[in-house]
Amino acid sequence: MSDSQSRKERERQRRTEEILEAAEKVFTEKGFHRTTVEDVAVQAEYSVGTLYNFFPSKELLYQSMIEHRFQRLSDQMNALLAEAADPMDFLRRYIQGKIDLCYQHELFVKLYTQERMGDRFADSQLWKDKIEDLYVQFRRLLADNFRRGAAEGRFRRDITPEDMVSALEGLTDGFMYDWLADPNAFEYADKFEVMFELLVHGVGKPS
Amino acid sequence: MSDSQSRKERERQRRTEEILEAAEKVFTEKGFHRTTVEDVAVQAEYSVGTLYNFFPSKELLYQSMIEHRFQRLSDQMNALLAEAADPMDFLRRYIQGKIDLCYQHELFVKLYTQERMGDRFADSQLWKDKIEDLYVQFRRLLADNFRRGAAEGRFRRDITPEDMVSALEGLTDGFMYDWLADPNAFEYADKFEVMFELLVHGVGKPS
Amino acid sequence: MSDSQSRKERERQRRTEEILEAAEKVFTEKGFHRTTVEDVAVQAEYSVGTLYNFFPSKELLYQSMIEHRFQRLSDQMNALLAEAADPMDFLRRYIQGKIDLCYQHELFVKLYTQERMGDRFADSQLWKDKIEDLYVQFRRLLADNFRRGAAEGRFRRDITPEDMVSALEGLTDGFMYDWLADPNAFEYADKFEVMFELLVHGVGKPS
Amino acid sequence: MSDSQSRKERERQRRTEEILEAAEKVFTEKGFHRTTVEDVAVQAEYSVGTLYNFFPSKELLYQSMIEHRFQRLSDQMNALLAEAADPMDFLRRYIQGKIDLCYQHELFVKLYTQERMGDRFADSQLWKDKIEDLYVQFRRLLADNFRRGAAEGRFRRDITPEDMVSALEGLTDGFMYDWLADPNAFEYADKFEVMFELLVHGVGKPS
DNA sequence: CATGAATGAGTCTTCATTCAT
DNA sequence: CATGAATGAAGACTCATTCAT
Repeated sequence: MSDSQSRKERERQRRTEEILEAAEKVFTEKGFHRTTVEDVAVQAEYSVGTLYNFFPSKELLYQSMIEHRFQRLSDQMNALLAEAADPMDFLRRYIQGKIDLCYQHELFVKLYTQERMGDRFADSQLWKDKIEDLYVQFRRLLADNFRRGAAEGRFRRDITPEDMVSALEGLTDGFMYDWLADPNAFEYADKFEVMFELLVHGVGKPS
Repeated sequence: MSDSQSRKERERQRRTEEILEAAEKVFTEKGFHRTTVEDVAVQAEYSVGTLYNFFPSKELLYQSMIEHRFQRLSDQMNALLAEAADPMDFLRRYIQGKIDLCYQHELFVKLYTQERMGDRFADSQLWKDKIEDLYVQFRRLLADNFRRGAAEGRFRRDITPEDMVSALEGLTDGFMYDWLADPNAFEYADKFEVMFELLVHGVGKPS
Repeated sequence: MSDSQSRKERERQRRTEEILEAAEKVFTEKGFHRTTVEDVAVQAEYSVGTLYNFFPSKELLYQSMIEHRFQRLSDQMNALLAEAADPMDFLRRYIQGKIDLCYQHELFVKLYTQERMGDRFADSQLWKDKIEDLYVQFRRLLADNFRRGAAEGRFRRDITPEDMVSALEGLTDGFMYDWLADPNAFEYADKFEVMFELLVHGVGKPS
Repeated sequence: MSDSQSRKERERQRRTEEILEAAEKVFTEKGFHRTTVEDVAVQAEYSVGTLYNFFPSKELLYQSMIEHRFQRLSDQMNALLAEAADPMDFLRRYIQGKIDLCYQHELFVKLYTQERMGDRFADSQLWKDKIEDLYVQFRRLLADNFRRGAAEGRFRRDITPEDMVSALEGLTDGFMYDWLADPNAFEYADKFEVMFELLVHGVGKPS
C-alpha cells in the first residue's frame, strides 16, 4: 500500500518534471506571452487538459518552471562552492561555475534576467519575493566569502562585502550579457582570467 | 508654400513626439503586452485611429519609443562626455552621468534592460540591430577612452579596452540593477565612489 | 453639436436594443448555457467583439435582456390597468392583459419563471434584487386594487389583500403553465372566464 | 446462485440510490450546469468512473435523479390521499401534504419547477414526456376527486374538474413560489386555511 | 467493477487593426 | 487627418467522457 502510494507519487513527480522541462524549453525560446499553453502541451507531449491537472494556470506553470530551474542551479552552485579551499579559490570557482552554468542554460539565464527586471506579474508580489529570496540568500553566501577573505587580508577592508558582491555580480553579468547578446562574437569561457583580474585588481595601472 | 509645408512638418513632428511620450509612460509602467493601444491613445489624448496614422503598428510604436528615448539619452551622455578633461575625468563623468540618467528614467532603463535580454520581436532582427548599433557605437566611445588612458599610462595595458568597457558597464549595471530591484534599499547616487574605486582598483588588497 | 451628440446616442440606443432583441430570441429559445455569445452575435448580425462593446459579459447581456423586456411588459400592463373603471374591471383587465402578454412573449415568460426560481447567478444578488423589486412593486399595485375593492364591499375582508394577490398570481400562472407546457392542448385565451370565476367565487358550490 | 445474483442486484440498487441521493444534493444546490460530475462523485464518495458505470451520462444521471425523487414524492402523496374520507378531506390532505413536502424538499421543488418550464434537454422529449406523464397521472387523481365532489354536490358543476385542478395547483403553487423566493418572509404552513378558503370560496364577497 | 489521470472539443473574452464618416 | 465603432482571430481555461490499470 505504501509502496503503491509511493509509486504513484513518484510517477506524478516525474510527469511534473517532464512538463516543467517542456515549459522551460518553449518559454525560454519564445517568452511568456508568445508561448501558448498548447505550445507547452505539444512540447511535453501531453494534452492541454493534463497540463491543467498539474498546474492551475499558465502563470503558475511559468513561475514553477523558473523556481524549479533556479533551485537546481542554486544547488549545483552551492555544491561547487562548498569545496572551496579559501576565499580566492571560492571566487575562482564561482566565476568558473557561472560560466559553465551560462553555457548549459543560456536561454534560462536570459529569461531570468528579464524576469528580475520586469514586473510581469505585478499582482504576484509573493512570487517575486520568493525568487528574490533565493537570490538574496545566494548573495549572502558571496558576501560571507568576501568578509572572510577580508579578515584574512586578501580583500580590501574599505569596501563592504555587499558592495563587492554587487561588483562581482555586475562584472560577471556584464561579460555574460555581451556574450548572450551575440554568442558568436567571442567565447565567454575565455574571459575567465580577465574577469578575475579585473575584479581583483581593477582597470587602473598598478603604481 | 515652403513655409506652410515646413509648419506642417513641424506640427507632425510635435504630435509624433507627444505620442512617443505617452507611449513611454504607459509602456514603461505596464510593459508591452499589458499595455493596449487604447491605453496609449488615452494617455496621448488622441484617438486610436490617429495613432495608426503616425505608427503603422503597436510594435513599431513601441520600438520607435525606445529608439527615441535611447537617442536622447545617448545625446545627453555624449554632450556630458565631450567636455571631459582626461580619461579619468571621462570615467567619472560617465559613471555620474549614468547615475543621473538612472534617476531620471528609472522605468525606461528597466524596460531597456529587459528588451536587450529578450527576443520580444524575434522576427524583427532589423530593429534589434538598430538598437544594438546605437549601443555598440556608444561602447566604442568608452573603449576609445580606455585606449587613450592606457596610452597615457593611467590604465593597464594587459587588458583590452573592450574588456574594460564590459567591466565598466557590468559593474555600473550591477549596482544599478540592485537599486532598480529595490530603490528603497539604498541610494544609487551614494555608490559613485565605490563603483569608481572598484573599477579602478578592484577588490583585492593592494600589496 | 448637441444634435450630433444626440444622434450618436440615439444610434447607440438603437443598436443596444437590436442586440437585446437578438439576445432575447436566442436565450429564450435555448437557455442561457446552451446559447453561445456567437449565437447572439449571429442573430444580431454583429460581430462578437461588437457585442462586447455594448455589454461587458455574456451574463450582463443576459440580465440586461431580461430587465429590458420585463420593464417593457411592466409598462404595458401599467398602461392597461391605469384605465380600469373599478376594482372588478381592474381584475378583468389584468387577467386579460396577462393572457395577451403570454401570447406575445411566450418564451420570455417561460424564461422569466425559471429565472425567478433559479439561483443561476448566485453571486449576483444585486441583480436578483433588482428584478424582484420590479415584481414586488407590481404586486403592490395588485394588492392596492384588492384593498380598494374590499373597502367598496366587492372583496372579502377576512383575507389580506397580499394573500389575494398570491391567489390571483398563482391561479393565472397555473393555467398559464399548463398552456406553456403544451400550447396545443387548449387555448389559454379561452380560460378567461374560468379564471375570473374561480378567483372570485372558488370551486365550492354556492349554498 | 439465484441468491447471490439477487444479492448482487440489491447491492447494485443500493449504490444506485446512494449516487442518486448525492446527485440530488449537489444538483439542487448548484443547478445542472454549475455542478460537475466530479462534484457528484465527491458527494457520493465514489470515483467519477464508477458514476459512469451506473449512469451513461451526466444528463441521464440528472434525469434519473429527478424521476427517482418525483416517484417517491408521488408515492408518498398517494398514500396520504388514499386515506381521504371524502372529497373535502381529500382536498385538505392534498394541500397539507404539499406544504409538508415543500418543507422537506424545498430545493428539489425549486429545481422541478424550473425543469418543468425549461427545455433544458430539448432533444430529450422522451424524458420530458416521462416526467410529464407522472404529473398528468397525478392530476387525473385530483380531477377525479373534484368530479366525485361535484357529483356529491360539494363542488360546482359549471366548471370542469380539470380546470379546478389547474386552479388548485396554481393557487397552492403561487403561495409556494412566494415562500420559496423568500422563505423568511412568512411561514408557508400558516397559509393552509387561506389557501383552502380561497380555493373553495374565492376572493369575492359572498352576497 | 472501481479508479482517476488523460483527453480535447468547446467557450468566453481580449485587443490589434481597419475604415466609414 | 481625426475619430472610434466594428471586426474576428487567437488564446486561456473547463469539464464531460474515456480507458488503462
